[in-house]
Amino acid sequence: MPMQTPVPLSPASPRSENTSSAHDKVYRGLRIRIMHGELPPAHALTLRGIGREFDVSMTPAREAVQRLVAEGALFMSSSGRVATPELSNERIEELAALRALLEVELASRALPRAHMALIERLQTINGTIAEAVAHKDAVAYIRTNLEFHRTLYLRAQAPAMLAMCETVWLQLGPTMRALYGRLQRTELPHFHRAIVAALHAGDEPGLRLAVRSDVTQGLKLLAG
Amino acid sequence: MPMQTPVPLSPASPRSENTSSAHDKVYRGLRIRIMHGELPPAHALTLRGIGREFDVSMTPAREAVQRLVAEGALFMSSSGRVATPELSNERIEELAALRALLEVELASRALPRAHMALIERLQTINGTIAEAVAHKDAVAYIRTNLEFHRTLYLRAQAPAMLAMCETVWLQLGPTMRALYGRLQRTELPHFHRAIVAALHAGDEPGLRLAVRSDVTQGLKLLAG
DNA sequence: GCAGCAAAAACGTGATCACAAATGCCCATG
DNA sequence: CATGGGCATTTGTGATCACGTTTTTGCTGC
Repeated sequence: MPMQTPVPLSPASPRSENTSSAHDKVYRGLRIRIMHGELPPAHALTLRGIGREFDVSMTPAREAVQRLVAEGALFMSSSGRVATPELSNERIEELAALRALLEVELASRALPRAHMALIERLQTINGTIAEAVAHKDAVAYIRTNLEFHRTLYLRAQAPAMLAMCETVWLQLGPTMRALYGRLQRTELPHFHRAIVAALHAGDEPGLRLAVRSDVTQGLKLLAG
Repeated sequence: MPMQTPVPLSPASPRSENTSSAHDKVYRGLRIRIMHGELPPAHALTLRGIGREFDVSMTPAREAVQRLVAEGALFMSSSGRVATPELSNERIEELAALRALLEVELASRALPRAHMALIERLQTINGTIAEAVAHKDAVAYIRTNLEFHRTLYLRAQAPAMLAMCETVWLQLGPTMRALYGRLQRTELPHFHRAIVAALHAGDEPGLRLAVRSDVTQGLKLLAG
């Protein structure tokens, strides 16, 4: 049965709603998994495996992987194999410095725009983080922690800066998972309370210090 | 003539030396063209056109484009069409702030490692920039200007930071071309002399100010 | 029991094709 | 002469395939 046509298995997929393209679905799925620490460092991935998992062919999987490699979320060996990165200590320190640089600036820009509703929302997220800590759920901890930061930085009205920031988070995703595993019992993030307090007081130097401390805190002891 | 095999037109391409993959060749070629301002803003590209130009099929062209879109070097419309970005004034200001943030830090880190040979090399590059200005060669000007900055920042030993910096340059490439066209007669970059002087004197505050000024200078009047 | 080599399975790469949507063009109509 | 609708062309998307390379497996010999 020499079928000549490439047998369009799902041509009638109606692209029903705002469902974007297949490679975007794969990209977003992998990106969230990596950023939230669902994958350990040096975890290998294959194009065919990704395609099977997301029920697409190799082509969209390849595009998604290529994009993630470009963002530093995945590392590609010389033979083309891809895996989550296993960062050196120097790299971790550099990315932590980058986080400090970007996030201090973002927080500083968000400060004049921060009103009560935002602060209350941040406190709610802090509560959710405490729950994740209590349940020893690393992924939930990382996810809500990033949500805390992103909620604040969204007020900065600086999309390019926030995008760069998220790229750094993405690169640190697997490492943060390993970090959480190393110190399994974490205290609830008390620097987050300092951030909220500084926002409330309109204290910019205090905010900058609190953000810098929160960002540097965890990564320090991993690299040390 | 129902040829079943996809007729491997160039299967004997011996991947002769360290010639990397085809999509990497396309990626690097497009990246340099964009970063150096060879393409104006809102310049449309097609996958088949890229493939024709680089003598590859659509597949590597697509991967390269996807990567450049991920880095912000190209913009993809909802219909999948790609073009160089046409940045809004807010975006330009934000990217300029990002340049200032990153490059001041990189220069500061490079300062203690800067020795005489580096300073001499920077002065040589400055001479080449003056030539480009004299010849009214926008592409050469942008290229050598970026070479000046990269040469300095390489001493910072911070690859992740430098990579982010180059991503910003990439996003600004077409815009910088338009900027150069707008002010066709540019004075030679006197902030570069201030950078070299501060490096020579070991003056860190002066270096930070000079870099910030140099980076902000041109982009200010474009956005204003 | 272990080291090493060969066979085999799996992988990435790049090319081609079918299809749907979007773009552009041209002519007919007001 | 301007404008709108319909057709042809172009474009991106995703699937499949062949091929060379890499990785893993399994077996043999020491």
